Amino acid sequence: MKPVKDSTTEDKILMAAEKLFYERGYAMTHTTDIAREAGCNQALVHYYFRSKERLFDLFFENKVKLFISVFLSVGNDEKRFQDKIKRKIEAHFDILRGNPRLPFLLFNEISTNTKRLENIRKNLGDIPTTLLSNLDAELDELDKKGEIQKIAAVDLMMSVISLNAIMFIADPIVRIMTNSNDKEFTQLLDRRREENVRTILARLRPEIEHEAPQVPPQG
Amino acid sequence: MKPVKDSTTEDKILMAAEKLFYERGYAMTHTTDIAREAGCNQALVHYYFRSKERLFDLFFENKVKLFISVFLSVGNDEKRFQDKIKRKIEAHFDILRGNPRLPFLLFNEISTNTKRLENIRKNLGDIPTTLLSNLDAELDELDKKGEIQKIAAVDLMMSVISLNAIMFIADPIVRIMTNSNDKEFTQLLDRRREENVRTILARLRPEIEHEAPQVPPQG
DNA sequence: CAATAATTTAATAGGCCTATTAAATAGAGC
DNA sequence: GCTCTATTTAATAGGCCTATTAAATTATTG
Repeated sequence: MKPVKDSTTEDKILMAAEKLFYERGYAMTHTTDIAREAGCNQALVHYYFRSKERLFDLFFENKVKLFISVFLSVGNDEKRFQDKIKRKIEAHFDILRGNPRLPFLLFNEISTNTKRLENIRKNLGDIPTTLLSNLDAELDELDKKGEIQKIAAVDLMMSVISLNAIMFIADPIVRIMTNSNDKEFTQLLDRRREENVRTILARLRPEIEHEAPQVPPQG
Repeated sequence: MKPVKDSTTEDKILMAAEKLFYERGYAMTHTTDIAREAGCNQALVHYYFRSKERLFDLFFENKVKLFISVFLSVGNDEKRFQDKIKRKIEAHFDILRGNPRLPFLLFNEISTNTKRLENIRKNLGDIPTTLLSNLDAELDELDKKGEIQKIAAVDLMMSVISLNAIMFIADPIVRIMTNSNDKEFTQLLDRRREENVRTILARLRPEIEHEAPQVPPQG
């Protein structure tokens, strides 16, 4: 029978795994490394979690939820859609900032292992579909009232996610291209957070009459 | 002395490597796989390229150039900045569409191996810096003439790259979230190409007087 | 304290991968 | 045809990794 624990080996292993999976992804993190990081024998990793795969899945599920959940939970008290989306973008950006390796890890593991995608699918159920169709309805109505320029929910979501994620995915390249040290990169991030809101709001802003109309999105 | 060749084993190995590195990245592609794909003995991979690392570097350099070069070469004959950037965005998107695994590979290998970043740095020299400072000057002038809303070159570049790359990086997720089959995904891509132009142009569009001004970008 | 269960360790099996080596084969030039 | 070089093969060394096992240690409970 498992005794009550305060900070057990099991926890230490989980924390070590989290740290290393974040830093190096699945393939480049070895159970030996995890054990060393946790300060225990390598066999213990298997004793508690059976396999490296299971340990990773445990870690990965939580991260996926973290990445998505903010879109559901934040800013729903705002009246104007523009304020709501602003809050969501900022909250999402902040999550990524607190977990800068998260976007990379997410896209990486999903791209290299179809099985994980299946897990996500099961885990999230029809949350994505519901989220998208609700958003589509909302956007449609706002467009009809002339308050925004028409946009598909998928496009809006994809744009927000990509704009927010890029600085973290491309971190090393950006630092080099801009010759930024840590402090400057932090400032760059601060600015970027605002820039992303500005970009999305600009995209949502309705066209003015006398300007040449752009092709509206289909679907 | 090397004889003249038409389609030699060396080429076959290079092509096989390109295919597999694209599909699986560095770590998950093995010299055995490359040999099988090329239809030759595994030792030949080493005979011609000494090591897996060298073979990969050869492949990787070209891909980085492919990813960047389009921003330099396309659309420079356009008069209006908006038309120029439109052409560049579209050309970049088309390159990615022809090499859908390219963005993923790029970010992936750079994130997991600092050494590659050094290679890129050497390879590109000060092209990025020049590109950015020229663009900054151009954007500055256009802003002063009131033709665009002010934006930093880094931000513009990052936004374009991220918007264009996301569909390819997140391909499997997007398919699931939108329940798209191949044909539908293709249509989604077609639309997305337009959407990205629309988003960037919207961001560049100057504010109207009576609207509440947004915070201008610093730096 | 004795018995039982949980935790930890050391050792190692077994698989897979890169790189090397030595030997076999094919080709070019004299 | 002979010789030298380029190409290809089979075999394997050697490293590293995951997972398992059996034994030792520590904790728990009646």
